[in-house]
Amino acid sequence: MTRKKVDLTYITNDSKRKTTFKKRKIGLIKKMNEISTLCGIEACAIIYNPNDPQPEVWPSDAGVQMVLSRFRRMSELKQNKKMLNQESLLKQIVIKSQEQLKRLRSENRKKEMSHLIFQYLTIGGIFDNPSLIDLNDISWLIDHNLNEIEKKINRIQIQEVTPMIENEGERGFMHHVQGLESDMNTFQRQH
Amino acid sequence: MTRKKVDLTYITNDSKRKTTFKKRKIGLIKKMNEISTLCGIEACAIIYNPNDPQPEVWPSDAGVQMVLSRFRRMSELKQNKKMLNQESLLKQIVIKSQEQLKRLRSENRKKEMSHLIFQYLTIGGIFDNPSLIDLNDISWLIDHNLNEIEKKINRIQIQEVTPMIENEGERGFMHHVQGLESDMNTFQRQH
DNA sequence: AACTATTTATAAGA
DNA sequence: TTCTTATAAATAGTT
Repeated sequence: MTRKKVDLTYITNDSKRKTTFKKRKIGLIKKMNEISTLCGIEACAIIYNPNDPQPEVWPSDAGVQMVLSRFRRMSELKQNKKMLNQESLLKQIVIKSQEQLKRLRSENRKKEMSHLIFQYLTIGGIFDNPSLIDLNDISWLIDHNLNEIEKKINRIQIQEVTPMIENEGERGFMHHVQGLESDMNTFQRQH
Repeated sequence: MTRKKVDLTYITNDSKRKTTFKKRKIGLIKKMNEISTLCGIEACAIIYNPNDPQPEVWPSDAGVQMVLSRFRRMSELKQNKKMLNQESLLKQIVIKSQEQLKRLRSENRKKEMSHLIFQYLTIGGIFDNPSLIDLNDISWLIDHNLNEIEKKINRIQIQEVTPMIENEGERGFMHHVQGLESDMNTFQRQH
């Protein structure tokens, strides 16, 4: 029979503590049930037993998961004002990576074509996988290169008008290639 | 004064339900405190109030987070036998994406070089960003291409030994290029 | 918010 | 362990 008010300190006696735990756990879960029934609210409890890695969970595992996800969502909302939690951070990384991948794939496609054309025109490389390329793409590439050439020519023509140019050799293509060679030399010097 | 045993059904009267909730919530949290003090255990409770998006949480937010992380970890362990949870799935996607990125970057580098050399050798393209390339890489690329050529030559030499070849034209480079042209035609027909 | 009659929970004993 | 029971604790209804 309960003689004295409970002394609210850790019960050192093992068996006493164990029985108290058992009883109070039942009471607690009962109370949980009651409050959520009477008041129509969501609640959950997780009670660890040091002798059991599996915690006591109320209502069901699924029910706890539901409340938890709600709690986490709200918790995240609070946190997100300051920093991204790991999960959304990971999501961001995934999205960025995938965007980057997309960009690289597109770049790769163009370079693949240049590569193939280069092989074809210079050392007679092999069109091993023609399925990779599309004539429209090749057309685009050629147009693009023509555009680049046009731009370069324009630049050269502008240079011709300016007075401070040292090397005033022939005009057009060979002049252009010479310019490139000097670029190449600069590049080698840099390394 | 308590007259009758509580009827364990939802309290429809709003103010009654509200006061009952208030009282019982205090009782519940008190009991929580007691069991964890007396028995030295970890426990947590989350109680939602429909009138407040912020749930009542015990012990502290941080305490709940700790118990939750423990619960989640265990829960995940259980789930992971069947399937990966979202977080580890995301991690996997990140790792895969990054590996793929690495591969694409390396490919891109090679193709970049081919592209630049192609421009240089054929239409006098522009070495706009020499910083992107490295002479060692160019050396590697040339070696690689020479290797490809060698392989092709070997293949052609083997073909010459077999009797069923239709086009027995000149040997060496031009023959090789002709073969490529017919490849190209095949490719165009496919589109 | 405070009170209190009564129910409910539970510590200790059987 | 489970059951019992005296008493502490919680709380429904009231003020």
